[in-house]
Amino acid sequence: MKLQEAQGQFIQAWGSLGSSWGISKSMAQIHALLLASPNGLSTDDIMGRTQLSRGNVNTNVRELINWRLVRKKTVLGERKEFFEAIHDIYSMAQHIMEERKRREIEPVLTLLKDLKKTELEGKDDEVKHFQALIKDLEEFVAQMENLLNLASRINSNSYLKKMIKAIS
Amino acid sequence: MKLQEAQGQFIQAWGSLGSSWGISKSMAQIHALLLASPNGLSTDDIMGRTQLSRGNVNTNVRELINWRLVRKKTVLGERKEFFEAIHDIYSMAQHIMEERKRREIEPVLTLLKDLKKTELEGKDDEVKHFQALIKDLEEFVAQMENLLNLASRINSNSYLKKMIKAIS
DNA sequence: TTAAACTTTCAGAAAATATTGAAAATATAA
DNA sequence: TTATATTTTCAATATTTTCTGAAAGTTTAA
Repeated sequence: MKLQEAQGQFIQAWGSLGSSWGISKSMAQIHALLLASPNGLSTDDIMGRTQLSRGNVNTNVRELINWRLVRKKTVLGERKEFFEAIHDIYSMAQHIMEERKRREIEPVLTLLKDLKKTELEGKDDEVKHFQALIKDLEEFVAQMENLLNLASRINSNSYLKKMIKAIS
Repeated sequence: MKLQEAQGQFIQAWGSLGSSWGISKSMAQIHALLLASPNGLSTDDIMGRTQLSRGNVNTNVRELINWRLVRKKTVLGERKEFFEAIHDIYSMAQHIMEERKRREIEPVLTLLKDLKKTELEGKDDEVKHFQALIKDLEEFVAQMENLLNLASRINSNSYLKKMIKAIS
């Protein structure tokens, strides 16, 4: 199989995965292409390989930069900008988690904190149940944060890696 | 604040959270309502509280049952069906993870495995880079699976809970 | 300066996705 | 049975999201 064909399959698969996790297909495809490319690509390179419009590529590359998954790269003697993915999978995952936490989890957490402070009028058992739910959710998020901190250290620590495997 | 109002805020917030993670807003809202309800609700109850159509509620409740986040419940002397959420947050999270893994991660993993087996034609360094990417992604997924196994045991094991916190 | 190369923006088009609601199917009580 | 209650289905519609492409903006080389 030609490398390009294999890369194409990967790009498509990564695109659908993105879609079903609320990330635009184009963004995920561009990310996949850059992950698969050792040397950074220009906007036109990306347009060529993904068949996406210039506007789409421009917008989504900048979004990938916001997410810290991609960096601009200047090449000596070239006027164009080139883009290169962060190739370390653990850093990549960490940036995705952080960004999603910031954008999507934090607002809910804020609401939960507010609701916890509020005096609620209603049937006693229903109020109790709702307050327990809020407490459980907050605890759960806190626990997941601990776990994510752990995850981000795993890569650089093979002792931790083995320990996780042992107790799993 | 009235309990109903607080629940309403929670339902809305849970709905947007779902949306941005690729879960239909209706499904997430219904789930939120059921989480907040100690005793199981009928289709009409859910329609009333969420302002969604009968068809929508029916489809999404059944989808929630597929995801094992909700159970049917029959009430003595009632002809209607009632629906109750699984209220244990850790079980809930585990079911969500498992389902998403099965639906969305597995297909990508299958592709990665296939690509790993395939002989690739192309520039040597580009082929090497791509193969390294595939290997890294597979390892990463395996590691995350270990971590999820761990997560699902945390709830029932406060020793683990403390240990995670200690090393985080 | 000027011109060419390159990047950004954004209104409108297209595509993807979710939702409605009424009819059909099914289940239950009388 | 038959009537009534309840659930399910799905074509049509609405909504949300994404994408395009051309024009405007910016940068750089000469």
